[in-house]
Amino acid sequence: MGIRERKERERERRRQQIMVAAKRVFAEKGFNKATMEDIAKEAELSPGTLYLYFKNKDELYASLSLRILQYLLMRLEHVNRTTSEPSQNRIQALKDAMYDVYEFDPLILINMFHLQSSDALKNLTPNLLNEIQNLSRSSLEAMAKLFESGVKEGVFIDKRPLAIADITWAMFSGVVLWETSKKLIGNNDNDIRNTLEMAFEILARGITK
Amino acid sequence: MGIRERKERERERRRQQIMVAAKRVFAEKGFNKATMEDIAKEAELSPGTLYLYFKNKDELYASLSLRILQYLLMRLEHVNRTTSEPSQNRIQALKDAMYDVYEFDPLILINMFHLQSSDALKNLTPNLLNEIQNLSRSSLEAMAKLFESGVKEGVFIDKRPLAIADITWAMFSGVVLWETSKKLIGNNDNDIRNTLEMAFEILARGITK
Amino acid sequence: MGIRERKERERERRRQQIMVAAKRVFAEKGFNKATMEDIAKEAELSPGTLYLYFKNKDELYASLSLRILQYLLMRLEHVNRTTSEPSQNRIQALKDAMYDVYEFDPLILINMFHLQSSDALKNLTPNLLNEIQNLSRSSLEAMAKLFESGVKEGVFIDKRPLAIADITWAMFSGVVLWETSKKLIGNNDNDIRNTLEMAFEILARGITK
Amino acid sequence: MGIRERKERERERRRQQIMVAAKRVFAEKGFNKATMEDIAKEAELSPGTLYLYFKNKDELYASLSLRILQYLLMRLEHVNRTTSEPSQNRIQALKDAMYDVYEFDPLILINMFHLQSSDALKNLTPNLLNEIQNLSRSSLEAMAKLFESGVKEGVFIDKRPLAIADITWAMFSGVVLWETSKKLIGNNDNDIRNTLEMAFEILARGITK
DNA sequence: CATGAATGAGAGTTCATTCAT
DNA sequence: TATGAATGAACTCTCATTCAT
Repeated sequence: MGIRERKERERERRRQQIMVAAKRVFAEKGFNKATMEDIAKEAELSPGTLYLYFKNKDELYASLSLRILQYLLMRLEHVNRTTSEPSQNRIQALKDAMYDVYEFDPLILINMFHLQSSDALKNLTPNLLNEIQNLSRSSLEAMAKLFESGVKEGVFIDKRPLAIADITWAMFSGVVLWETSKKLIGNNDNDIRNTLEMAFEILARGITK
Repeated sequence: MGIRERKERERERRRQQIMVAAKRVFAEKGFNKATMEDIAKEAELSPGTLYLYFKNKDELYASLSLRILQYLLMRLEHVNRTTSEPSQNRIQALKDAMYDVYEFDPLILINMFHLQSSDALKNLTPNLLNEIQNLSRSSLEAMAKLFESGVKEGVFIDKRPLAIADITWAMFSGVVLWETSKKLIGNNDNDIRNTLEMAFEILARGITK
Repeated sequence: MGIRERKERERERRRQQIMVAAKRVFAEKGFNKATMEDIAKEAELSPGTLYLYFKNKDELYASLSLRILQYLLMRLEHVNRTTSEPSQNRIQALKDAMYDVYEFDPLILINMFHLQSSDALKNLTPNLLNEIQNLSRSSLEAMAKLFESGVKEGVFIDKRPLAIADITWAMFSGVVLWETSKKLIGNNDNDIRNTLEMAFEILARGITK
Repeated sequence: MGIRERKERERERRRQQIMVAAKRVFAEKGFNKATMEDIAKEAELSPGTLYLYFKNKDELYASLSLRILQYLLMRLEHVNRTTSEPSQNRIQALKDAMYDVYEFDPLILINMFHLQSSDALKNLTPNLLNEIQNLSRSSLEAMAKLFESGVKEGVFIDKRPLAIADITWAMFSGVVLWETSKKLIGNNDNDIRNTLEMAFEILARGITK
């Protein structure tokens, strides 16, 4: 009934509230130095409450990734549905999608890249880990689909679309991390937008026959 | 006198001994879960001794990066000295160099990518931070140099060589991290060697007119 | 509401409970050898809990002084209010007050004398340091007030009352420390009560014309 | 033979060198925060060497007191030998002696007052503890002797000279500690010289019939 | 569902002391 | 005698997590 749904909705809203707070705190202090109490304060809740919505700190951390992965997948599927040939257009659309994902929440995106191959990954609920894996795979597949027709038609080089997707994703994450790193260190003369633009230009040329 | 040099050498050896142990422990447990006592045990030393050679845990962690950055720079300069035109050859040599760096010590390399844009970066001795920055910059410049003549001669697309270097470096780190991540998660059907090969192929095509 | 007041009261009670435990442990082992864990055990709490009520060990230590300084000030003000001329009576009353302070808690009193001119003083919250300074000053001033009329009337020697107060306080702390020291060393034939009595007798004679 | 004496002299010189360094470091950092390595550096020796001359940190600390106690005793005996009646003169001479002791080395003197009734006292070699006790007792007795004739002749009040000595010593230490404390806290408007002068004036009046 | 005081294991780090050279 | 690298026990303090209210 409606009452249950309302409860559900409220519960989800609370979760979001906590995740928003967590994101801010993680971004400001980094994962290790951020304490659950910090997050609780930021969310204007008590530490204990956090544990009603997230099993532990690692899960809270990982949950942040989930949201952006969902957004990524949605965005890629949208590109798949709406963008048609020629394949060059699709690469343009892909680039825009990736940049949208970056802009959707840079902090969370970087969090997610950090999560990959980190300690936290091992301590997750199998459930949560599965969700992340599935979303990742689906996203990669959606990306691969974008390259597929181009490969078939001989417009793109003759490689497995999924492999091209891997490289695209790697390049994207590499650019985001490296530019962020440069910003942190101080060489902030260059911005992500431009570098990403150029990276995709090279990618497009590189996979086009 | 010889006595002083010997001491110096022994001190350096100890440092290496600790770093080797640290690398193993960090790799096994991750930075946070690895304790100084773990590392001390692995190095067959007492916890206190570690602090005679490294100011604190962060510095020890960061020092690991230093070694591989030095190797990277050395390798790139070697390529610059020995590899001549045509420019395509240089990209091949660059690829080999990068893969060498990866193989030199995959764990440390990944550590280093993690260090970039992480908490630890802020707690370093200015001294150490400087060294890291300088090595990074020098490496990027060395890489840029490899592209320079190709750009001048019109073999490569008309972009700033340093920007191309940035993208190359981003792609490299992206591929290493993403493939490692896939391995961790379980989709270990693909290996880094191949992905890197393909990434460089695309890069080469992408920057060649 | 009452609920908040009750919380406040309970919090205060906890603080007291910790301070009582700390006093015992400090007295038994001395400041340095006493560990926070010792104190926690004595208070039947966990070490972490101590830090919910006191910022650190130094603050806990200093807080002990606060209580006795408050008692001292209260006692001196009471003397000021209730004891009238002749001035000799006031010295008697002062002596009784000081001895009361000593008996109120000898261990804490000695702690306090040790705190003065010790390392700990520099690490305190400005807040706490201020409170200590203010209480000290107020106490000295209250003491000075006791001598004031006597000086004005020419019964006492013509010195600044605050200077007389300083000497009185110095004499008091000197006697307490020195007698304690003798007790520790083993010459415990003499007791503080008698020495203090005699010291005040000499003081009274000394400042009376 | 002379050779042995020379060795002895050299050994003593080394001890002094260490004690001078220790005094400085203790004064600057306080007993707890001063490390043996600090002291070793100040003395331009290695930490290990310190242990060839002092059993441990506590003994080194306590040894500082020994020197000033020796000076005190010497100074008091000199007063006894050279200063004759009337008894008022003797008090003047005593005051000068005490102030000399203070000026001989304020830092060490304060160290010594702190040592009294502190943790360190319990961890000393019986030997060293004995020396300290003996010197203290002798000094008190020498002081008592100064009052003795005055008491006998009826110039001074009818109290045990040793008790008067106790009070004098207590007053002296109290003034030094309290004025130092005020200096540390910041109310350094008053200096020790004046306060001591006044304290002795009151004492003299107080014990004179 | 929410609280937040309490927990307590465990971390990083220090430093008095030792001992092979 | 002097060294100083190494020790390792012990410290203070933190913080993810729990649970009585």
